Amino acid sequence: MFCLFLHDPKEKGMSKCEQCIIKQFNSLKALTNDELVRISKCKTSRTIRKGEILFEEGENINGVYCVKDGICKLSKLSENGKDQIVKMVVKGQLIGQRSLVTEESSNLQATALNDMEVCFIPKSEIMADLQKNSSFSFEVLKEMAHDLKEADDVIVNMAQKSVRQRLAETLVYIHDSFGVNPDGTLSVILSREDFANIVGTATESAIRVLSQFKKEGLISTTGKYIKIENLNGLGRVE
Amino acid sequence: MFCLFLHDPKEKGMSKCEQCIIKQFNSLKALTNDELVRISKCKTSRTIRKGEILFEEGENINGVYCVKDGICKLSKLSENGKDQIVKMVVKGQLIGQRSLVTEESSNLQATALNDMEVCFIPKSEIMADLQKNSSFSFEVLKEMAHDLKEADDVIVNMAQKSVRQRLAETLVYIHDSFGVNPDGTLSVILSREDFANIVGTATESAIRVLSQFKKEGLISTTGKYIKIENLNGLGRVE
DNA sequence: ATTTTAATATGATATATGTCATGTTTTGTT
DNA sequence: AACAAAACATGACATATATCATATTAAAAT
Repeated sequence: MFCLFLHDPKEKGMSKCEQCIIKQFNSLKALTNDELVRISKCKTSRTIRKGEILFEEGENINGVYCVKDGICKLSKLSENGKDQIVKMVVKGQLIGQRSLVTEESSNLQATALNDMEVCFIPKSEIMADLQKNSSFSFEVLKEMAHDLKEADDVIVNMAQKSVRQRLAETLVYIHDSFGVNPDGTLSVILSREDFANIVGTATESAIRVLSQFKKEGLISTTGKYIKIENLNGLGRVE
Repeated sequence: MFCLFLHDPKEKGMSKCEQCIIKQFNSLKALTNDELVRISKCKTSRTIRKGEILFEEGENINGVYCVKDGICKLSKLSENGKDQIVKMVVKGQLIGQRSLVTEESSNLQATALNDMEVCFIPKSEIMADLQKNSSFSFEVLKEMAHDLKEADDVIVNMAQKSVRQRLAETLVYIHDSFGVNPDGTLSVILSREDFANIVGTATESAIRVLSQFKKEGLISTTGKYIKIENLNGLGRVE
């Protein structure tokens, strides 16, 4: 497929995919060098500020995003007006594979939780690889299978556990999956509203439960910075 | 890969994959005739009685099941001892693709909701096709992408909607996806406990809400048979 | 620096849902 | 047919969580 995008080598972040370290963390690693060179010529880089929307629910994203830096949330608007956060995506991960495969518009909205650097690979360019390069499509398949398992787990938690348990598990999940800053605080910074939208509860409830955790010595907080003081304790929350 | 399974042509249900109509409804339709002939020689047929377990959570299923007849539920045991139903699988669908891809044991349990006829295709036989035949793997990818979208929707519903709404939507979903008997009753017969385990509520609550729906004229019931009397009304339940 | 706005916090109360108890009906078994 | 065992149904009550109100604090804007 012929590349329609002009690329200015001076454009910020216009580095080469084949030399990019980020791809090691996602299914793009399964592409051949030739494929990467071709994609590199076509991709565009983009900076998204904290709070900005990468794409909206129902939008045709027409490609995949590779997150070079930063974190974003994938959420879906419920009929009651609340945004349910379904997944968080960090540096190294891809966004938009599902829509690529199904040829549908996105079922989720992506919003930056802090400043992000992303590369956009147009569908026209990567679709052929997905259909020809079977080790690439197998990698995508593996990631999707992993996401599906995680989604199943979330369903069970939503259905069977209390807000307190879900929030405790969310904190542990963020700790284990996204790590901590040098001072021990969680590296992913979320508002109380975000926590509520992950757990599926009212913002006031999320605030209350976090205050309880603080009183119980399970966590400590300094503004939005949260430090887990008792990881095992959080895991045992009933 | 050499087939280790003996096959007795007299064995019940030992029909040929390449002639089987069922495959049209799932990703096996993307296999070539040669591939189907090879798989057919290796597959085994099995009858599962209502209530029997096809495989358990944590079990290595080592292959995929193709549902020739009947319906089963895929569920996951929560720590509180309740079984959360994550998905229902009917005639024509495959079970076990996810575990095939990830090489993990199953994260779900499969239990027959009525008598079933299934074919089992061993992993050793189909794995190579998944890696070589890209149109097959693309079909599996599409199914997985679809499941993932549905799972996202379930998460949002679980998090943001009332038991009443979730149960109403479940009834509509079963109606639309699995159809009705000649007399208009839902073709999928579930116990009140199953409904509770789909919706993620107590069995008593599911019973109560169904009774309410009945009083409100949204449904009518004769034992386990449920007939939707007002489909639009169910959709408008608050 | 000051003002405005948004985020966090907490109390009071309403409501949905869970739990326990108990009775009835249906289904399966001898 | 008689019995046992599930499944279904419904009441009474407990509890978790939502909602509304109102401070307080932190962040952004001028």
